[in-house]
Amino acid sequence: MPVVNATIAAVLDEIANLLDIQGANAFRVRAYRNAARTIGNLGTAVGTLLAHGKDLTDLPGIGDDLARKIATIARTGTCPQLERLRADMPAALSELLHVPGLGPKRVKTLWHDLGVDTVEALHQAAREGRVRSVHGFGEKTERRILEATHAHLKRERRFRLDVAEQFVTPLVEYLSGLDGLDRVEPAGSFRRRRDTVGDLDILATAEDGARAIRHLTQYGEVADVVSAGPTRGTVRLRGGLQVDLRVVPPASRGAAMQYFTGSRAHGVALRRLAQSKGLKLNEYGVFAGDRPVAGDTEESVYAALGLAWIPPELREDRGEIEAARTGRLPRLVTHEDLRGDLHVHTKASDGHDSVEAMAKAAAARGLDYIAITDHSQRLTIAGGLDPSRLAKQIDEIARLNERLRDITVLAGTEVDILEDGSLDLPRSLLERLDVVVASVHGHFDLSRARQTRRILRALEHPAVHVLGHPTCRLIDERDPCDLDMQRVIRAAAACGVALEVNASPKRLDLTDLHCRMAKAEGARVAIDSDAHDADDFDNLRFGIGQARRGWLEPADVLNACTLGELRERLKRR
DNA sequence: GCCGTTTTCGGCCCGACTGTTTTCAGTCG
Repeated sequence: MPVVNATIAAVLDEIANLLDIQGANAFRVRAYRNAARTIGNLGTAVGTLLAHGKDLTDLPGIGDDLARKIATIARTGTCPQLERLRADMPAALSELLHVPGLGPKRVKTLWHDLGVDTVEALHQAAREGRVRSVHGFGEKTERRILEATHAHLKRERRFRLDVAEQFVTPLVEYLSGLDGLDRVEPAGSFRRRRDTVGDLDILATAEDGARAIRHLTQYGEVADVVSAGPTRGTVRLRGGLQVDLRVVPPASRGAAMQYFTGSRAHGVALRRLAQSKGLKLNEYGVFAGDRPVAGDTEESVYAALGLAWIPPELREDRGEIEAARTGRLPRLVTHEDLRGDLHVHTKASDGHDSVEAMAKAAAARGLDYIAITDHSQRLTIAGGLDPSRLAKQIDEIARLNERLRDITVLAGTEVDILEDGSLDLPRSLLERLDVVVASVHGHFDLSRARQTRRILRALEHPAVHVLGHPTCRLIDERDPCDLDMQRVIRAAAACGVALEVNASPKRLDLTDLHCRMAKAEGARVAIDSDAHDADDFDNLRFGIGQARRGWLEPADVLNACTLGELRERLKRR
């Protein structure tokens, strides 16, 4: 059973947490955390790297010691050091660090003085008023802990990007309504277009910060004010989303935008770079000694560090700083680059609009072509099309194209990949279609080996053009299928099949990291809406976000080419 | 624990806010 990178990262994180609570050297703790992050971001399984004789010490922040430990973890899923730590202290202490307001010092104190070693035990102690008796803890802290443990036990969740967006838009509008509060803009993971956001960071420019923060606390949706100072305020909205508003003077706007957009790892790397140049970088600007040298725009901040401006989606410390230094940043794909959409449903299966309505909606959004890809017969619950209904739809589309002016409709299907990897429609019919998207809609829990074999077989089918939502994850609802994505992506590249970035904000599948893997392997990607009604074409922006996070350029995206080029590419398959 | 066109030892990103202090530690982002 291969140990996946996420597990290795989790082990390293747990070691870091337990060392931290133990009071170990903070920089040693940081070394483990950095290593966890590096491994977690890796596109290739550590086991694979080792099998190819790669030296892990070539990775940043990993020396001889960590390389040895990581190899051990990759082999066994754990390592002696972690086992020793677990023998010395309750493993659940690590979990306590995830309770907001608790850091290593407090966790250690609570454990020593109260014997608290789980979130449940801490919640109980707070409820019984025992926490306030501990030195350094007071009534307020106890109340905070009570609330925080309660929320934690209820599992504080992250918010899907589209859900966060529903909060952002009216909030930004409300804040912008205050006189003297200018340029209210979201930063943080929302601006970086992560698939989910934990909380919302909003930046604004104002002379009177305290007044702006007060304005935030008076917002009608605020359930709870967490903190409120002169430059920064934190509130929790009804529904649980936490919002941070930071207010800066205009001269610091760019530096603050850079700072609060993150990611944390990107910021740390930038500040380190600044330091190496004898400069200091903080949210107010870039400074040589006390003298400000940049800060009013993000461009000026990056330029002061010898870097090109880096698009927010890339700011994860995954090589973008080196690329910006050497002029090798990608020209990321934009919404305007998309010429078409290759995955669209109609009311013939489980969509809500006609072929013509979908075509007109797509044309209104500037697309030149769409492929109608209704479900196939096996998906009875979605009204999947059998061969005769699909044949009729092909004719209907041909007739429609004679009337349409601004857009071309391609005939297609989203054909089911059956349990054994065969397809749900006969090859003769599939070969009549312009676009064949093949997707999994059942048997999600096959073993990794069987699931991978199943997908590889579908990829090898000569009629298939696109692998739809490759991992089948539903954010917050269904884990991705257990798949060897490296093999799937490599096979897609070899077969000339495009991998879909399904732009539905519930899916976002491929993920950003998989997009990056696809690019590395030379596989092409199709950014598709999977629209079920006319408004769903607007979801394409979410898919674009993931593609950009995965460093994709227009040439990497199948539906960024013209209709003529697309037809050529589909034929060559 | 990592790392080196200032270094193989001595550094390692930075500031805001809170609560419990009586001048600051802890936590967070």
